[in-house]
Amino acid sequence: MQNAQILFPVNVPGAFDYAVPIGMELSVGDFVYAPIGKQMKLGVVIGLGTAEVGRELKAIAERKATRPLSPDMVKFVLWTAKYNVASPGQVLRMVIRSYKALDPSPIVNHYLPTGETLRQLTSSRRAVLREGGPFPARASEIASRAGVSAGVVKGLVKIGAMQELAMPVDAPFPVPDPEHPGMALTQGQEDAAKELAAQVKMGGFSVSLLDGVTGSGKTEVYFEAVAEALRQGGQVLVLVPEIALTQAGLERFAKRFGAEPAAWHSAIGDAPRRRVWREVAQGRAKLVVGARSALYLPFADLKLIVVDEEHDTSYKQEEGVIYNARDMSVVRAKLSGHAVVLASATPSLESLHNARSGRFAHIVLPERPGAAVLPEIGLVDLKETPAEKGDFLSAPLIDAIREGLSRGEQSMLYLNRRGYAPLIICRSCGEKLKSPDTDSWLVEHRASGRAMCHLTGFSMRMPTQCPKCKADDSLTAVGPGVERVAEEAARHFPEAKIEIFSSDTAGNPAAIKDRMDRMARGEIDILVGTQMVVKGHNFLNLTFVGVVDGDLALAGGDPRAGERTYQTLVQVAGRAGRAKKAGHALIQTHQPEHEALLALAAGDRELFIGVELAMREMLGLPPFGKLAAIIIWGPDRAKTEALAKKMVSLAPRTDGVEILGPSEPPVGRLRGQYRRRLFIQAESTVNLSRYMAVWRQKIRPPAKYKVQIDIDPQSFM
DNA sequence: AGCACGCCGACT
DNA sequence: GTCGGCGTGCTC
Repeated sequence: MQNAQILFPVNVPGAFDYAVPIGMELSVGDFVYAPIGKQMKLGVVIGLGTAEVGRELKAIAERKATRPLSPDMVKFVLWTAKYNVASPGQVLRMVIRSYKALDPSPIVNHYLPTGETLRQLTSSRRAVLREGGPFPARASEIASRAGVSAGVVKGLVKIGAMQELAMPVDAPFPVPDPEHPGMALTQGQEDAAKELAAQVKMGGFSVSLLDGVTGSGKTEVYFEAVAEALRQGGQVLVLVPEIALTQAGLERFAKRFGAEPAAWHSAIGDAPRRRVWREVAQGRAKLVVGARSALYLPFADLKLIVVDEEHDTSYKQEEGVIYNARDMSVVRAKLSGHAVVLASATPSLESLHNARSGRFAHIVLPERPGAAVLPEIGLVDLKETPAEKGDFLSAPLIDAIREGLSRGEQSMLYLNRRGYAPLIICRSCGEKLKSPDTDSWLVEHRASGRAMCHLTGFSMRMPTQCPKCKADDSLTAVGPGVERVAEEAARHFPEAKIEIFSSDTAGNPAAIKDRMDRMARGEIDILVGTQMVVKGHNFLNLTFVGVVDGDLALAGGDPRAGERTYQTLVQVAGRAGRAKKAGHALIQTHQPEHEALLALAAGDRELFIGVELAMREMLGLPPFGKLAAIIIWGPDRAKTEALAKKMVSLAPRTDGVEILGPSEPPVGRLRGQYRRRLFIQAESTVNLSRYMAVWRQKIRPPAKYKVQIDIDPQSFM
């Protein structure tokens, strides 16, 4: 009697055993329907066997006639679950985002002009014939293009001017052409491109770290690896940070490969989602550009994954199944035996360490083609040259902007804080305005006249009196946000065109592009922005970047703070004078002696990496040791604390594992829940996932209390 | 993820 | 006195 292990895309601890009916042929990866409880559910075969289970099993009802998941994909799902201490069903849920996508694309009528020349047509009919084609389209689509009703299209079929074709709703994606001429490469880029392409050509698992400063042509170089994989008839996945998934980004691919790639992100609509999923599963979508979740698409024949901006924190999924798409990409490539390219101007320390130790091939692109060099970076010691009282821009920053303006050049002020002021305080009673169910401060947004919580999205009209002591006009803005910095800049430079760029003001992708275009055309003199400005724009006339608060990311207990600061500042500084002139950057700081800032000012990346790696090694932090976190959530402060302490007391005793905490995270309350956090630091020889799984099983949190495990935590907020 | 079982407020 | 609210538990 044959049985099968079926994994359902639901949050249960593991797979269930079923009997395989006589005559049913099954393989690992097959989709099947099987009875579970009172319902019939779709699942995936993850194992087959003949061993007696010792109890009566229900039988599989039906094998679904659809392309099975590849056995590699099944392994990848299970591996993801095990490593991240999640249930495999929950991971499968990420793969099967839509059940309908498993069925073939529905067939509907499409319409195309026959080319028949007819006289005496109404204007509506002429419009339809003009707008129809060159490809067959749905009647409604042609009708809306022509500004008429769909009936007109069908009417034209009757008189033979249009033909009706039964076609799948999902149009196939255009096939990218690897031989489509791309941009000319410099010798250095050519060499790097050849090396990457050779890795792909050779086949088998490999990881390459493509390391090149802003403007070194990284994208063009990895395009050659993409081309090689396409030449072999395989599929390619390019992961990009969520924010980089713009029309402009997709157009770069279109330019190189003559066809726009299939795009994937979490907010994609239902119909396009099904289309991409189906075409990917059938192996017909050859080139997919997507955000992190695209890694869980069921590729039929994946040959290459590129992780662009591999250091970007948005690769970490922080909800549901907590995983890091960059790390999981390497796992997926290993399981399927293909190449991965990790690309970045500021690679993560983990990747640099892997490159240094020879686990990754390290391909360093020569600096920018042509004469341009990285901008000069200086530090402004705020202890010596503070800003005017109540202001945030010191004299050196203001002077630099003035100089730029006098030469007709652009400046950028960088501050990673949205809104007007990060804190609203009452001058008469000292009350700090907080979000109702959080400990986080409300941020004043003067442009919209509101007080907002950036964590929960809570927002209210900016009060005119203190909610506690009822004093009128006593609420004061404390600290700078981009709006306030822009206001200050406007005071200094009343004639300058100043714009704010943050997620509040950005708007939709089109509005973002518009603003970036205006910046590129020189229509903005001073751009004040949060980290949103940091992503890959080329501003020819930008020659100065002022970092308003270089200390921002240095504070707090985040062991990655130094790295983050360095990455951000390098990228921000890289905006300055990217093409023609060597621009300059100034960083305001209270800690000019901080190693990260000194290395930055010296323009010495190797020094920075060396210092930082040495510090990590000394502290046993990644990449030299392992790190995990446990977040305990609950509605009652004391009980949450008690549960956290109980977790600590239940921790399995093992050598090489140290438990830190419980501590209160920076935001102790979130969404009305109290939170406590533990950090688990382990030596590299410890199987930390298994340790965490064993530990997790020892406790059953009471109702409404949650224990969340985060392997390799990135966020310390 | 569903679906059922189970213990507390507004209805014929 | 019931109908039903959704909170918790189980599914091979």
